[in-house]
Amino acid sequence: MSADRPHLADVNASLRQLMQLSQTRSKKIRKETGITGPQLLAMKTLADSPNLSISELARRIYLHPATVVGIVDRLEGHGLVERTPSKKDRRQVNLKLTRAGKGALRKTPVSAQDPMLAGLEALPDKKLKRLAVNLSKIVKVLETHAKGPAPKRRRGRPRKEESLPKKRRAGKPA
Amino acid sequence: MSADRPHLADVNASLRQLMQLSQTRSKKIRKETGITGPQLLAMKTLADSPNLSISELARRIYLHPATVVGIVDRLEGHGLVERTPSKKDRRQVNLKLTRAGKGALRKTPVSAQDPMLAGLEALPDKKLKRLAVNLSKIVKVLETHAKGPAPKRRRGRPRKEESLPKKRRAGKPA
DNA sequence: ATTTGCTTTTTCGTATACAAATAATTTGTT
DNA sequence: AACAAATTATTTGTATACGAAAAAGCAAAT
Repeated sequence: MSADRPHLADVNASLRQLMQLSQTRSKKIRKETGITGPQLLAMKTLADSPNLSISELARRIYLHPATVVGIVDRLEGHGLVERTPSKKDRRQVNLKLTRAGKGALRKTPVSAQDPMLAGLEALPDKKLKRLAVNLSKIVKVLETHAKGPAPKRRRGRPRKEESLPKKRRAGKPA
Repeated sequence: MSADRPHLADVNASLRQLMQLSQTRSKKIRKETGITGPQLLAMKTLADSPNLSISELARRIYLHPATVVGIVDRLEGHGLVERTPSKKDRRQVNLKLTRAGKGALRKTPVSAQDPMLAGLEALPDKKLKRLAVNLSKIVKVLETHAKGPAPKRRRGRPRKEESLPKKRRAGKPA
């Protein structure tokens, strides 16, 4: 195959496996707790910082807002998270854990609190720290070369277009 | 929250960023070449080893056969890959790159040959090697704990598993 | 030969994940 | 105030990704 550099393939395989493991782990958690990895992460973040908006939550868990909408939809469907319209900005919604959500989070085994963390808890602190440092280095390298995600260029020029009277805005009846 | 260990959160954030970067990278490749990361990986594998079956291809790229079916469907839809029924076993199909597929693969810039590799090519060999070693260590740790970290012995009858209540929301009716 | 059991591909359902488009609102400019 | 630009949440469309089960074929046992 590629007459690439010697270790490029190794790195790539490792990264692939890493992601594969995360996927598998997520499925397992779902079977055990009924909640998926990303959902759990969202709940944990909301437990730490209530009343986040969709965008802010998305930023904190490194996901696209559109993805977070789906995750929150499902969590809300299960009665674990609640949307409330924001008073300050009527475009925004405030996300909060419901009582059931907090309870579910409390009941979740620590080993399942995050997709990849189960295997790491057994590590001694020294190794863990080294791992954290190494990983963040890797990420930094890849990030710089991937043209940082910061310059979020908005180009949504409002357009005049008739469409279906479909609207679901912040104020939810439910 | 994961305030129990100091570096656990860092590691987790890095891993998440890693996966998010891969996703972003894949999308960018798609915009440039019209082919996504997984599709590219499948094509590369078929270029190396023609006439693979779905299962075998799935094994080689660490994916579920059901996932590979979709990937091959799309590649075939673009005329890049061809399914031919196997003579030996009429259940199987043989996968091959078409002429167009080979051409497309040849035209793909090396820097896009894999989702995460673009940023790594600029690294000197020493760093790259260290990175490879570190990564494979990480993977190994996570892998072991993902395989059988729970020596929980269960006595008695296996429980019938129960899925949780699902709620419908506006979806697309195909 | 029929049954039983396994493998292989496919289909279905669910859940990420992102880009682009849209709707509603807020902010800034004139 | 009126108009333009930027923001926010959502919808739509496409592509992974997996598990479960259907559909078809193969192989060994009875």
